[in-house]
Amino acid sequence: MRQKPWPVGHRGKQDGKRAPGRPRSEQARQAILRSTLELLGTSGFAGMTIEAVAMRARVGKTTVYRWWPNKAALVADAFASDTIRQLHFPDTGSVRTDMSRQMRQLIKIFRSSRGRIVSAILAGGQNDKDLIAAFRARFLWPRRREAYATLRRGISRGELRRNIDKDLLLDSLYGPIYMRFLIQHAQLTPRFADRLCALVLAGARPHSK
Amino acid sequence: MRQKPWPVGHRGKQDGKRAPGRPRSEQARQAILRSTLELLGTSGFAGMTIEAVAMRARVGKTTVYRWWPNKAALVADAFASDTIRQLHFPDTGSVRTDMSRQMRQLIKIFRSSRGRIVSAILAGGQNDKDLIAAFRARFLWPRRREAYATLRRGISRGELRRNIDKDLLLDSLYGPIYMRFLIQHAQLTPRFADRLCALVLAGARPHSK
DNA sequence: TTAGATTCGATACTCGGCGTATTGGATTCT
DNA sequence: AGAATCCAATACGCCGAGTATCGAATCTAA
Repeated sequence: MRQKPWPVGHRGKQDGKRAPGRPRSEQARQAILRSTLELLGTSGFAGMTIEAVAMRARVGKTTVYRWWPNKAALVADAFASDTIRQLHFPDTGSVRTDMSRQMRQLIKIFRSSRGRIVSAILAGGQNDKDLIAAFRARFLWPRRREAYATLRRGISRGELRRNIDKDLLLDSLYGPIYMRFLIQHAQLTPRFADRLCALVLAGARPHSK
Repeated sequence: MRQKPWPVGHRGKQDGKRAPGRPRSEQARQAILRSTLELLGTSGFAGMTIEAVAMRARVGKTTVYRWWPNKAALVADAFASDTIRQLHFPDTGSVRTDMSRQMRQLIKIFRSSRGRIVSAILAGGQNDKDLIAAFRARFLWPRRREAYATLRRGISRGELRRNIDKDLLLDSLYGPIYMRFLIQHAQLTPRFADRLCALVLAGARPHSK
């Protein structure tokens, strides 16, 4: 997000020219991002320290601060670099099945070590607008765009009302998952995804006068 | 939560006896809790400092640490002492109206300065089990118990299925509010409460074969 | 080969907040 | 009076954020 611009001259490989000077170490960059994710998973946003990241990446603390202005920017970039490749929406011919399966995948991630990273970002984001904005841009919106398509298919098949508010519907499906994830007042299980899906989609059918 | 035990001898007013020594200053205690809430509202959990709390309460830093072992315990106690007196459930004869009105009240609080306190606690709670447990015990469960009664009335009136899972239903109603509150990806308006209520409760009616 | 530009890791530094220790004085008991 | 406990003030050690500086390494251009 707030990462410093790539140094002048390092214009990527499509341009043969390069500026003078020692080039940025790609190895160091990747090691820093990897260490950030690891420490974020074990210590959370508040517990993670830049010094520990540098130590684990076998890199000078200076090198971290040369490229990222502060902890939040580093975390946002690390999270973005880890773009979770799973979490795609299937197309089974049934909205209920499509959504339910994807929600099960999300719950699985929330319950894994990656969940710790997400909770660290959401927590840190309450005190850092850039961080929560990075979460939305890199995680929420890309998946939501896919979800819109899934819902549109459901509408065209007559499984959902034509005039349904897609954002309202998606918040109703995912909000409860985020709530249980963050407040931890009840179990977050695959079965919960199914029952949640059944309840909410029942209210979104056509002719449900 | 993890507050130190009240000093031996300060047994409350039901017992006339008191231990020797200067009694704890009730005025200082209240000033500390009040300052904590104020600073929490303006600076968040991470930005709030104990020194600032002591300064604003015109109290020595030592006095804070004498009674609360750390920042999280202080914040949890301050939040508990502020038990929000509004947020009761009406009884209008319609589940939809009862829930919608209460959800509007919650949204109003989330959008006020108190919302900042709640988000600070939920954020800090991701790194502190005691803090999130305090939130559940002092805020979530008391209101949820009232909500159960509201739902039971709806069941007996035939507005809801007899076998409805109350926790699932309540999470479906409140989860989206918490999600929008924390992720801030969409407006959190009273109108949202109404439409959310309509969608979810439609899926909870009887005979919705 | 040399000069200039830039990155690297290492180290030392300042700053601020957390939490502890100490001290002198105030308050309330026996 | 004397003991016990609280109070505010102050000083302190510790740790991590972020800055400054250094010599060595790596690249381009001439």
